[in-house]
Amino acid sequence: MTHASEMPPRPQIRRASVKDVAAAAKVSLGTVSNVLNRPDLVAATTRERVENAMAELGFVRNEFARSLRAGRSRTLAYVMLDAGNPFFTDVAKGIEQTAEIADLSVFLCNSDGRAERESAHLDLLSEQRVQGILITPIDPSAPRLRAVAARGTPLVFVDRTSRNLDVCTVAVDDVLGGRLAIEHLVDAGHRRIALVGGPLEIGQVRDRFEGARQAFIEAGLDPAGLVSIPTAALSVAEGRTAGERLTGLRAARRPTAAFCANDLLALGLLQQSIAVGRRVPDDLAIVGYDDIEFAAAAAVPLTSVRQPREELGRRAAELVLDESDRIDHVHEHVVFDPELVARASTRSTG
Amino acid sequence: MTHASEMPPRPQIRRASVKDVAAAAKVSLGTVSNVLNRPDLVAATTRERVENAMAELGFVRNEFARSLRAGRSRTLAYVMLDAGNPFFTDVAKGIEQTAEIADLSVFLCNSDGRAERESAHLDLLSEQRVQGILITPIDPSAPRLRAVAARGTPLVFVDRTSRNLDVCTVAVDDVLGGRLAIEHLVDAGHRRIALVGGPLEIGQVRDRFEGARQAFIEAGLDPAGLVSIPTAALSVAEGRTAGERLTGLRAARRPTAAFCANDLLALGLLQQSIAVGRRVPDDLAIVGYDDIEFAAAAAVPLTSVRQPREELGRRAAELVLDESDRIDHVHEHVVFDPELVARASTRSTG
DNA sequence: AAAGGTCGTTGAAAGGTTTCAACTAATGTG
DNA sequence: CACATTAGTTGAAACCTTTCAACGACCTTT
Repeated sequence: MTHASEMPPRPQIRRASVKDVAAAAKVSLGTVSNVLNRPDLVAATTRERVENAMAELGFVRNEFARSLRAGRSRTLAYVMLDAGNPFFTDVAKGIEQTAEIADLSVFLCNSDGRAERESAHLDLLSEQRVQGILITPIDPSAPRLRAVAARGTPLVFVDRTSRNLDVCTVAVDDVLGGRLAIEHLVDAGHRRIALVGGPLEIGQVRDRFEGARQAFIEAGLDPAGLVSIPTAALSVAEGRTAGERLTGLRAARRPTAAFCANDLLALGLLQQSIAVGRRVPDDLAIVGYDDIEFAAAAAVPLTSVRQPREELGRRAAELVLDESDRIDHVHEHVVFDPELVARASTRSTG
Repeated sequence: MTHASEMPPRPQIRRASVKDVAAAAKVSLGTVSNVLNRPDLVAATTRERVENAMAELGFVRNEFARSLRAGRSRTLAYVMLDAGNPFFTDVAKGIEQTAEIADLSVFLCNSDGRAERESAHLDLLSEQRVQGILITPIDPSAPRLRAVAARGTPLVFVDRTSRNLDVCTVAVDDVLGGRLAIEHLVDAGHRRIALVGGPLEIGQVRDRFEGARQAFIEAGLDPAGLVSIPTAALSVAEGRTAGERLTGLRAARRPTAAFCANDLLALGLLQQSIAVGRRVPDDLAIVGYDDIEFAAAAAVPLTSVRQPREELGRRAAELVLDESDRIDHVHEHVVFDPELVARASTRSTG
């Protein structure tokens, strides 16, 4: 199963420094530094001599010394809530776009929903003197987060808001998203709609369902028509479980449509529905949330509420840069509008 | 859409250093350092005084100075091929597990399939003096990669092998994976099987199809029964396109089963098949590859060849640590065995 | 020929941490 | 009481880069 090669062990050589390069090229330290940072100040022949020496010695600039001198690093960090959820990787993509323009690199961290991991990452990132931290926090009100901001690292909350005015936030209007979903279903004639999602401690879930309720009432319908199907998590497996609960309801009380708090739930519900022979959307219309790539690719393409994921990341990165660069930075709370993408899972005919 | 708070701008204070802490606690630099690194050497009362001073000043250890002194950092890096593919995020999870035990942090980078981004990341990581780089390279034979290894940074290839003996590699036996898929389909009675995937420049695709061919021939069948359906990429969209090509074939020549080079293709093919009313698996059995989470959650749960994704990451991280720690490190080429997971997409009855 | 510019190069200082040999004070031993 | 030991603490050096005032050499101008 494994096969060892016959290569000799890697020798533990000390890496060449500017000093070594200077000696080899017979110039001063300052000149080597100039070749690296302001090549136009250096005479062509000298520059060439230095560059040859660098190539010869395999010189690699030491970013620690550089950043130590500069007092800050050239990196941003994004602490993701769940690296396995396509939503967050798309947000990360947006962050990387902005960072690339500003010539910064992005340190991606995964808290994986565990508070102690989040905390460990924050400690480390503070010590690394990153230029700014973007985070989708587990709990936006945790004092831990305020502490980071207070100790001087620019911080931006992504996809979670907070009463806490000490930080910038970038989010999407979840109440509006819920309204869009329900208006769409009500327009299609649905009068009994399941709200699938949980736990309600999650701000997003609460807001989306709140919007749903508002829209339902404003349409002049009795809120009793909304059936809550709580779930323990926002996962595919929980979506299937929710489907089984729906199946268990008497036909007369069974909702004709479901609004799921995210696409993973919706995909699970869809799968379970097809498995028991329910037709989608004729027997059950389904609306998801996030519009991840797999939503469009589902067996029945999923209607979903799209969030501007990459834009969210881009804007968040811009804010963190503003905070780190401008002395007169003022915290902002950006809210984007979501958008409904109608697909087959709510249309009786393609 | 945005709302500015009335907070005063963040004052640009210089962060406290050990020197400031030493002054505040009326001890020497060395003592402060001892409190941080060897607290048992310090008298309890002194330690307390120093710790209070640190809390008071909001002292945060400067990782640059620390790493500069130490000559290396306390981080690993994983350069992912595609952060949007669940396969790679699972590998990353495995890497993080090992890193956590070794008390290192992991720098996740996304090359996104673009060579210039991969190259930029490698430059930066070398400059950061990361303790080791794990990478799923775009092209394992690129000289760029040998250069990194030659300049002294431990390097491990993940999920790609290479004749290049200068680096450790961790991979899964793709030929065996292909054999498993085809043996499963042949056992179920299939005699005309489509091989869906491409481009063939990708080593994995070639190996998987090579294994498929071997197994087919060893079963005593005519290789003409294998129908190649090349694709331009390993994506859901390409899977749908492949499905359309299948639909175009005359019934007599149409394969009764398809082996897809990865799950994204399989999901696309599945979706298209259902859309045109083909029953899966009765009219078309489908086998995917990777066994990503969405495979089990598909409308018809997908039979797939599972790779030990997290294990892959864990083993790779162990190898890179060995290379960075042990002077007598010897490069290894680890190959894992894949495993077939049979689900409804190849079983005529649940 | 002196004065003023330009161009290229230099050397020292700074940045924050860790390490380590050397030191002091206090305690124990004979 | 002198000496050895131990426990705590100290201060300087080292890690590598960047910056910047200063310098030398050469050229142009008056």
